[in-house]
Amino acid sequence: MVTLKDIAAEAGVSVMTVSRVVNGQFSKVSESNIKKIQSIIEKRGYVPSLSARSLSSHASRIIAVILQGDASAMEYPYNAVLVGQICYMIQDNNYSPMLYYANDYKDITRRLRSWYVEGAVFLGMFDSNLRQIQADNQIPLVFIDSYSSVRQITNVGIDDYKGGELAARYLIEKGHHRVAFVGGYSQVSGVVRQRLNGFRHALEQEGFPLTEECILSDVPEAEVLKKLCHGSEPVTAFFAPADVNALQLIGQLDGLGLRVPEDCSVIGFDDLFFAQYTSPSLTTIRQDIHRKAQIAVDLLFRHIGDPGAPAENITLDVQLVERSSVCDLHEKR
Amino acid sequence: MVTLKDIAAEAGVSVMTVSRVVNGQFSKVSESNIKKIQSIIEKRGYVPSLSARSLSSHASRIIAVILQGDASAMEYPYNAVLVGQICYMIQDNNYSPMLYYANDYKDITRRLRSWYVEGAVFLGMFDSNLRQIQADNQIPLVFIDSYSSVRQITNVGIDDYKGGELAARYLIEKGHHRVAFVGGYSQVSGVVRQRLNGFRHALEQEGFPLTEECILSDVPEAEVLKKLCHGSEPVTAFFAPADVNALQLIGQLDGLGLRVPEDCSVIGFDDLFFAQYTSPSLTTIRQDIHRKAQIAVDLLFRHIGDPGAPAENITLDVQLVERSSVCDLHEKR
DNA sequence: CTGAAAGCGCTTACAG
DNA sequence: CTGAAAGCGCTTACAG
Repeated sequence: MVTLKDIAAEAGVSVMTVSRVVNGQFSKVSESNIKKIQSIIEKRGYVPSLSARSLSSHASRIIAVILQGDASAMEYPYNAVLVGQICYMIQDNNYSPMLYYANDYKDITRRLRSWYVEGAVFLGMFDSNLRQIQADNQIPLVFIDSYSSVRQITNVGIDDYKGGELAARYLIEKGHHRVAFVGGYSQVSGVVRQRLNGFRHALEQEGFPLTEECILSDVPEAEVLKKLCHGSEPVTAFFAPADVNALQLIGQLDGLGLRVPEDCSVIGFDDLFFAQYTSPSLTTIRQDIHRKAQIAVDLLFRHIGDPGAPAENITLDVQLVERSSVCDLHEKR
Repeated sequence: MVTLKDIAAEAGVSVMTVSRVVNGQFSKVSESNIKKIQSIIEKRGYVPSLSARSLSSHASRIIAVILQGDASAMEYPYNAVLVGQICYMIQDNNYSPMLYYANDYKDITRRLRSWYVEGAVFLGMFDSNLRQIQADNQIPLVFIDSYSSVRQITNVGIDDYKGGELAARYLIEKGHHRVAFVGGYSQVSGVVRQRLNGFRHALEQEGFPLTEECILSDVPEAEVLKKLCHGSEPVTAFFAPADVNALQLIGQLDGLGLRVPEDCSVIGFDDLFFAQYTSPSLTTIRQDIHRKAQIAVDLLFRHIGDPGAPAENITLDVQLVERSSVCDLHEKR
């Protein structure tokens, strides 16, 4: 392995001079030495040891991307796109992304410390431990989709509440008065809760309050679904707070012989790439995942560059994308 | 920051004794010291510096996961699932995964060296530089889906050729005699080329050779598609060597007013999660991505544990999953 | 513009 | 079972 020392010896200078060239501090080295050293570096294929650099400077140029959950987290296209974009931009900034799956927040601290990690991006539901995570790790942290009550937090999210409202208003506009909410995690995930709140609130405002039995914590079993869609006051439309839920729901309805949107309408959330290809193509609330990633990484590097930068909580807008999974009941008559 | 030295001072022992406890070499330390040191470690929240460890032992416990392409590579669900699973299992083995996007193979060497990376998994088309990558990096390397001619290579792939054959035989069985292949990269990607070869070969065997104009390098424009599906000898079925291509193709056909499968059949490859939810649900060649990831990581750690382990090239099987995107022409009559 | 010295926090290799 | 010494490959901080 080629080291600074080797290059220094061959060039007949001290390691400090070589170190300066490697680090681009050209104003501190004579022109002739720069040339000579650069050519030796090139010739010998010198690659700086980042462990050594990290140890002596206490800066690793590593960013942790922390994903709540297990391997299945990346099968969710929303996370995949986000993580992919974030990691790419980290690399683009000449840092290295490390991917961590975490369930226990204590693991996080351990991992961040062990590598002198310089910053971290969090995806997932860390809300309840957020204050502790911040207290334990005095490095720039950026959260995505957090609804923690902690004020001093740098977060990028979307207007989930508005998304819920948009879905409700659209369904009502299309003549749906008895609707249901189908999606998990509303107890734990602030995101889902907000989408539900916005949905529920708009429905109330329009005079069609959401009853408790129409809030389903997950895509329901056939029995439950059947009862909902058939009774005397059948549900005519569903809001799924994620396109993947919408997809599963459509599959489930299909199994019961209920066609979407003829017999039953469905509206999703996210506008993942497959939404335009499903059957029927999915009417959904669109969010800009790439933009989210972009902003998260920008914020992170701003804070790395300026540790005194103020906490920022950025909320991106959402919009409804009309496709064909919602039936217009007015036209139907 | 708490160091070995701090713990040693508090325990009244040398750093070596603490180091042994931290590394679990309990047989070399007295029971009483183990207890005492462990409690101090716990109390002070000591976390070993992996940079320091890495520097002195030349082993980083980092595995690089190298993805060919740019950020969009992770939007492809196949890659997302694979990367997610691989990274998770790396972490499970007490290593840290670093994600690299690479286009130039020279970058790879640089990055691997700079962190004393202990092993790497490659996804994507590195075939033409594979020999050089192996020569430059004397650490365990596992490739996924490689079709390099290099013999000494540890690779996990699937029987792409057979997948192509299965698709061809199935289409013929359903009465499709004039079919087309629609998917990019067959010039560069061994995977796509093999799927095409298998497809083409089976068609020839059955007496329905694939003509050149029926091999499309990407989902074609409307004009081209129209001509194919209408002429005197219209194409009645398409084989897309990836579900995402199949999805796009269905969208494109839909735009031309051609319904799948009534007017035109489509068969995909991969069996990604959305395949059962598309419209129509997708008949496709299934591969086991999780298994692929599992085997890749197992092989990698076997080679890390035993540098003399022989190169292994593992080929997983594929099977056809019948859904509803292919029409049976016999029934139609 | 240049370099000698000390140190980052560990491990290796040895001696006892 | 324990520890003193040297070293991993850099950077920081200083002196000139």
